[in-house]
Amino acid sequence: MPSEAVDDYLKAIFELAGDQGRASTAALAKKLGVAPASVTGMLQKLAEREAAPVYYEKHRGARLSDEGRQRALEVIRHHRLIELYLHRFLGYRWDEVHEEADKLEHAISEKLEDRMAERLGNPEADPHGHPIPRKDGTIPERPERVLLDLSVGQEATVSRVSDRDPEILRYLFGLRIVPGTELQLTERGPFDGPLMLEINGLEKLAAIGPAVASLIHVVPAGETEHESEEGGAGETDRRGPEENGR
Amino acid sequence: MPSEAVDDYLKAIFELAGDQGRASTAALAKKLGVAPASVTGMLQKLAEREAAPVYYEKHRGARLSDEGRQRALEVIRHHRLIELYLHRFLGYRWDEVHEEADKLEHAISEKLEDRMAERLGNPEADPHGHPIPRKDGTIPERPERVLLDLSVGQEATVSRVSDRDPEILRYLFGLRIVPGTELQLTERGPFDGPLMLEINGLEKLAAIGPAVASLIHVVPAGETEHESEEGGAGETDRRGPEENGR
DNA sequence: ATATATATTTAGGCGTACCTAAATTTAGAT
DNA sequence: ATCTAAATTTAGGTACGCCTAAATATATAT
Repeated sequence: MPSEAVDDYLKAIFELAGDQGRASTAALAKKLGVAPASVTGMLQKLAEREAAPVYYEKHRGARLSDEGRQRALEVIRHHRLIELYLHRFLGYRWDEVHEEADKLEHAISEKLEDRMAERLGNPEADPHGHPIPRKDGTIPERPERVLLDLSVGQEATVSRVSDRDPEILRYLFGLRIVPGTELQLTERGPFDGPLMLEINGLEKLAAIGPAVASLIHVVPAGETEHESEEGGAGETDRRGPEENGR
Repeated sequence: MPSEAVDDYLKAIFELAGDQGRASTAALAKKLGVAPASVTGMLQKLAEREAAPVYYEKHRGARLSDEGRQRALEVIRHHRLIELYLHRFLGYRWDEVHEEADKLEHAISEKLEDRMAERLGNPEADPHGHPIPRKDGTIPERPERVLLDLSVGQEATVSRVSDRDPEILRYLFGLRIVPGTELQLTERGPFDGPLMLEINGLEKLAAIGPAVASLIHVVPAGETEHESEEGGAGETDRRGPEENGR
């Protein structure tokens, strides 16, 4: 079993580069809050292990091996299940769950993972809409795109928002922009100007900047899911943080 | 914040010696599964810290300081709340909770501790009947004694059982000996012989050896609690593992 | 093509927490 | 009082994961 530090590296590589690309030393150092030299040292060690979780080439960053990808997905599954569990059953707001999950993701057993998933109805997304990897390593996919790329007039449903900054989460909750929210892009300011949005019909009208709009993912109206397995889930993860957002 | 290893030492000292007595190097080594030399080294370091959690004298073992006792109680509170939570809300059997709680006790925040306690109704005991230290550092007390010390004919209510060995827990559950069980000692075999018990009226008749009888604590009939604060709890922790024992 | 800035690696260290083996202290028995 | 067995401590290591400072490689701009 990899140490917590190793798990953190694998997760970071996955989040920076997916299962294909390379993550640079500098990006990893920043994300993990350690010195670049420490990252180099860790990557070198990891690449020399028995069943190496990463491929590593000097000056060209690291890429996950099959083993590494599998482990990263397991840790991410833990993280997101915990986030949703805290939100649904323990009254955590959606801007509070990340920190707690970061500690717990390393401590829970397979058994607890399974029990939580069961209680949650085998959900497909965490409170921010991020997909929860399945036990088999596949990831629920949705035909989503960045809100910023929507055309004027288009309607869409919010599928996920970035969870890195609690401030932004509180801001978005105030605007009622959460997974499941329906919105329409009514106008787009020139020169990277603000986006005007109609939220949940006419419940709310909002103008958001392009920086924020690039952190929100949506599924345009009309486009349906392709590859999803239903399983009593769907409802569960779609409910969003209405009660626990604040 | 002490490291996990340090927390484990403090907890072990408390469990071996309470908040008064000394825990010997050997006993700690055995309990923690490390070499005696490692214990010596750790105790020396801990005793030299700023706000030292232990007092330590060569060859005479370690005793908790106020700081150490406080921390030990917090970790034990975490542990027992987690045990009860897993049992009550996630379907864990009472012989499964200890292992999982040992990992989680280091990872949960104050906030999560509070939320779990709230959901559990501020319970006073874990699934095995062990008292859960309160946030103020006091411990719910009951006029309990070891089953082995009961006199023939006496009736009593099981208040707690040792949780160290899952085997024993499964055995006791089979006999319906759980916190809350009412029993009467009907006969005691000579020469440290077996104890004959009537369990929950006439539900069950059992003979148990003295070794096991020394691991069971009971509150004799008629004796009431002195110092306990009620708080919607009481019910919660008294329910015992009826459904989740097996 | 070369200078410069940026990214990365190497080298040398540090603290924690564990280990084994050898030395020492303590406590019990004669 | 002394011997002996058990408990404990000291000494010397290991592995991990982090650090800083210095050296080196890569990428960018002129």
